[in-house]
Amino acid sequence: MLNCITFVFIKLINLITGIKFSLNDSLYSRDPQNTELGQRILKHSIILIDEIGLENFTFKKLAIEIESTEASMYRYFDNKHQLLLFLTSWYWQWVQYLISIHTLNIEDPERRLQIMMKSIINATSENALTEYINENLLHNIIINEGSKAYHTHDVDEENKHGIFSSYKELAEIIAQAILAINPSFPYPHSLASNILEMANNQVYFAQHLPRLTDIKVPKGDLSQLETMMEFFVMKLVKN
Amino acid sequence: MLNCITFVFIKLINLITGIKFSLNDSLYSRDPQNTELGQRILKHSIILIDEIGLENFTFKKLAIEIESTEASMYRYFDNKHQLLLFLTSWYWQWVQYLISIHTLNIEDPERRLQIMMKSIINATSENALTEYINENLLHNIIINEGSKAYHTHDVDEENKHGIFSSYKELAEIIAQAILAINPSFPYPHSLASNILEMANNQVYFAQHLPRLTDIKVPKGDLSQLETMMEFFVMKLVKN
DNA sequence: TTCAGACAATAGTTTTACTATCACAGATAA
DNA sequence: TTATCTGTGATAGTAAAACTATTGTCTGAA
Repeated sequence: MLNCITFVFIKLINLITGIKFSLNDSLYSRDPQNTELGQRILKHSIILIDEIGLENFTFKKLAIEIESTEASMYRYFDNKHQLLLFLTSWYWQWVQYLISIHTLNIEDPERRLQIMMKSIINATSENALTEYINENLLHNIIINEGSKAYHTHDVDEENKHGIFSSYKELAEIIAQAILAINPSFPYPHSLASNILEMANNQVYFAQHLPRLTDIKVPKGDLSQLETMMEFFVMKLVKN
Repeated sequence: MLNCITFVFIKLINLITGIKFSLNDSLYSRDPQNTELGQRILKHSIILIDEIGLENFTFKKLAIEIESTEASMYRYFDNKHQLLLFLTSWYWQWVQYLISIHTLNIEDPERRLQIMMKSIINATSENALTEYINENLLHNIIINEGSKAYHTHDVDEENKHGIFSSYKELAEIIAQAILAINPSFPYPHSLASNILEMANNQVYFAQHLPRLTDIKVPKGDLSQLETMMEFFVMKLVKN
């Protein structure tokens, strides 16, 4: 009950202030959240990448889509990889935000981890935080292209600049939740990162390579994934 | 003892015949295993991708490296994505071959699964199968770039052509090994694919994003990963 | 000897990725 | 009021990557 009230309260604050995540400087050339064109770049890049895939996506096509120019895109992002880094970073910060709301006033450690996993798996926007980011499309992009963000020749350099901190922070939160259930669990970080990877991978497999999974995602219904993830994680963590 | 003899026997056969995996037609334009230039393309593309990363790799650079021309590269592969598909497919067929050798005459289901995981994790070439493929470098490429093979906009189309069958077959073998230990395990395929993904991911994390894992890979020593994977999988599978 | 077929080399075109420069509108200062 | 400064977007390029059409050469069978 209290939880529900707090939830509504936070939602109200968001609606009034208009949530804007503060992201690492290295994730953009000019912060796209601050200008109208920047927001249109975010909005339509998400739509376009979801539609044609990251490989086929170019700044030229994006510029045509939003009736601007290629060079203007480069004012905000050095290249499309930086744009992907921005989107993934925004996404994981958003998931972290969802988790923080959903676990408010939940005391039971086991229940907390369950809710975290549900938040990661569904990552649905009850009501949109921003006009310019479609969280559900962005979730698709993370499922399809997310791993490309850190599978790059410059990982170490990018990591030095804190590019992946929102992902690592989220992993740390999950790791702590695991330890809260079982303080002697020997691999909290590996399990945390595996939860994040597995949640997205298994959806991708169900959609495209069904022989690699046992779950189905009928019409986007992720309940089978929820059940499976809980089975895996709880069997591992609980003594 | 018998195992050891069979092992040596198989090795001898390999040395005499010179193992050549038969790969799906859609994985190349012209089979690179059949010509001298094709083999040089395989050899040096592995070296070059490992060195500069897939994004920076181009057919032009490869052509310069092997003192041939760009157009000649296109005779063998339509584009670099097809080359990656070829290399990953070859790799997983090779791992399947390693597993089949290492599990010969092993009866105990638990021991069989253990050996499979060790084979996947280490994937070392005791002695090279082919002159033109450096299996250890190829293993690095799979760790760094492997997931890009199937994270593409054309997955469904490529999957129809059987491009990913060697990966899916390997997953099936692991799934059967899981069921052999515990026939009532509810998610054998999801666990199998997760073993394959996790094994490579955790190495990558240990090397580049250490806060996402609890293991270390000192000087390429993968024993900590072996211990962890066995802990995870056996705790899940055994009743 | 010549002719077909397999293969590689040459020389392009198109597209992508990126950059240098220009134009303009609104805010500020003399 | 006018000069100028700053933030923004538009124009017009270049360089490299991705891909292709055509030509040249070598080999082995008739």
